[in-house]
Amino acid sequence: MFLTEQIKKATSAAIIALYQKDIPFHQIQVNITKPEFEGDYTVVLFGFLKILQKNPESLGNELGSYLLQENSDLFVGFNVVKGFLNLIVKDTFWLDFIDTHYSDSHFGKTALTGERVMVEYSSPNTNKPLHLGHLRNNFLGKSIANILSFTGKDVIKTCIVNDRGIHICKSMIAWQLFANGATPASTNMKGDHFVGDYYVLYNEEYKKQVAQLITEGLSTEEAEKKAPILLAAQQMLLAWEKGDPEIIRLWKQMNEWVYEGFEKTYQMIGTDFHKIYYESNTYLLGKDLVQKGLQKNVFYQKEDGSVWIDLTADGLDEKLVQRKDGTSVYITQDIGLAEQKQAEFNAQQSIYVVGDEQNYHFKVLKLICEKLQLPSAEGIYHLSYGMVELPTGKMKSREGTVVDADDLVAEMISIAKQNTEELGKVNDFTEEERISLYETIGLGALKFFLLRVDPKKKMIFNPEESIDFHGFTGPFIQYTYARIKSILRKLSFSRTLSITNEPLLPLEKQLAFTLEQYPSILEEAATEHNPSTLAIYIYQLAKTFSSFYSEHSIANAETETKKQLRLQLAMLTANVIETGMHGLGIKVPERM
RNA sequence: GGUUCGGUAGCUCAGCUGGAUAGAGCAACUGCCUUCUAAGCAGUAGGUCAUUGGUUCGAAUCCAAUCCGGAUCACCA
Repeated sequence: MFLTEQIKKATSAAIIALYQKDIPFHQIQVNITKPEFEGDYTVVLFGFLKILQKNPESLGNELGSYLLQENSDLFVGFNVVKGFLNLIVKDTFWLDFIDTHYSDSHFGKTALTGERVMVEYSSPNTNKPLHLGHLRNNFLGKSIANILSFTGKDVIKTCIVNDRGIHICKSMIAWQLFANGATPASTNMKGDHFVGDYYVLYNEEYKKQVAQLITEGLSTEEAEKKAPILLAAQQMLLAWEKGDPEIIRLWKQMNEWVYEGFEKTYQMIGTDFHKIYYESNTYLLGKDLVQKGLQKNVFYQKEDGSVWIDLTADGLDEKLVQRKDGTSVYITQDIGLAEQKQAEFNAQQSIYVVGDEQNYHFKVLKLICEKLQLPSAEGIYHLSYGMVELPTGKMKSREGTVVDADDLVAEMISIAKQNTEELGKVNDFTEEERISLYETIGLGALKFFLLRVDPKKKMIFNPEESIDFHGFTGPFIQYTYARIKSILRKLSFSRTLSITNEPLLPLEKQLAFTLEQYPSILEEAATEHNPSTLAIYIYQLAKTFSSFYSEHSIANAETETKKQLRLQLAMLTANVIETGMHGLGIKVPERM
């Protein structure tokens, strides 16, 4: 049990014993004591004053005395300031805590609960390469999957590849028109970039044709509908749906190119899945559910044959679920896929890592699943994240104003290389070790940069200012880890002395205090689906260790016992940094 | 227009289930490498928590209104 929970429990018991009143657990507020006061944790008393008919001063003193008496193993003292009861935790509590966990590589993690969770993330389109926004998605998805597995969930990572539709046909038609048979191999390009270039070409040509049509007298609206290249792309989509062998062949070929490119990127950034779904296989799903919905009167049919659901009573709109030609739309496909995934994996929770532009979509998705009484409905959770924007505004693939994922990753690694070389601390590394280190640091900086921000908030990335390697960053934490590992390499450790009677210095205590919070932070990050909670915590821990490190020597500690205590603190800190960073999908180096 | 998310230091962000004098990092300025890695540590400076009103012992946090910005309300996905 976490310390704050213990304190709440003890407080609740004390109030029952002293005043015969049962205060609900969640109403007991326990905060970290502000540094300007003496104490570790603070019970806020204001809330109880009326119920208990006490003034803050006497309540605080009575409660404090009782807690001290009944929990003599936990508290060593207290003081009351206004309505705040500041409790001082015994050094032996912290020492016991360190002694129990210092070599426990599973510290903070929960044993398997038997609960299964699906995380769907990444989910790219196959007509263009990945950009910075996709990186945020990939890092968030991977991280939340890791964090959930730390808290005992059986996590299944999935991905739905958006491999069909008009946008793919746009790249295809442009390739037919302009490529002269060029391939990624013939142009020495990464496949996803190769295909993405034709998507851009399509849009350039489309714009030209629209402009031409307008000079010929068409209205903008008409011109945008009648541009020949658009008509050709639409023809192609129809041909694709009919299974035209020539078109299918081209489609497969271009997708192959893209997958080869994605594979490289995924490998580099550490994205992986248990199961990949392809929309070309799933886009017909959900049709039977439309029938089911009609039978249940959840849906209704209009005269033209299209099928709708009326969500106005739920504060939303009417929503189409099947076109008049009988084909299913996005939402219907998603419902069908949700059912298929449910049948396949039977998970209690299904998390969709998708941008906040689709908040409405997922609200509707969950609502429809509920109305259809599908078993998947309850577990649907949309992990919604904000867009990554440039100082100039939104990124747009079509207009080429995107920060390309591969370019950015390469740049980060190159900066890591430059910084590392300037410092010259790893000159004895082999070439292979160096490359691996640069990747660890460069990706660490990038991932931490994207994960330290609350997912639901949009964030701004300025390409003019490179991502920092100092301060509240991944490399700082990695560096702290490397310093600890360096100490542990030099100093042999054997647990020969008992540390449990050693008085703690303020920074030692602060470190133990921070470490003790790790399990509850993991749990919070998991339940809130928020990796930034973990990122902020690891940074605080690393910062606390750095202060401790510069203030107190481990090798030249005042006594042997002190040395051992500090070694144990260092070991536990390294362990928490390592697993915590792993929770963010970030590696830590032994040296840097 | 409806719905929804946001507005905190020059910049990027914490803090938001109400609690003590609102915190970090970057940028600026001062110190600290003969001692476990200075990608570090210690310090200075920087705030009308968008605005107004309300709720109360207490509001950055809750409520209402207003202003500003984003997203969304497709027979696209």
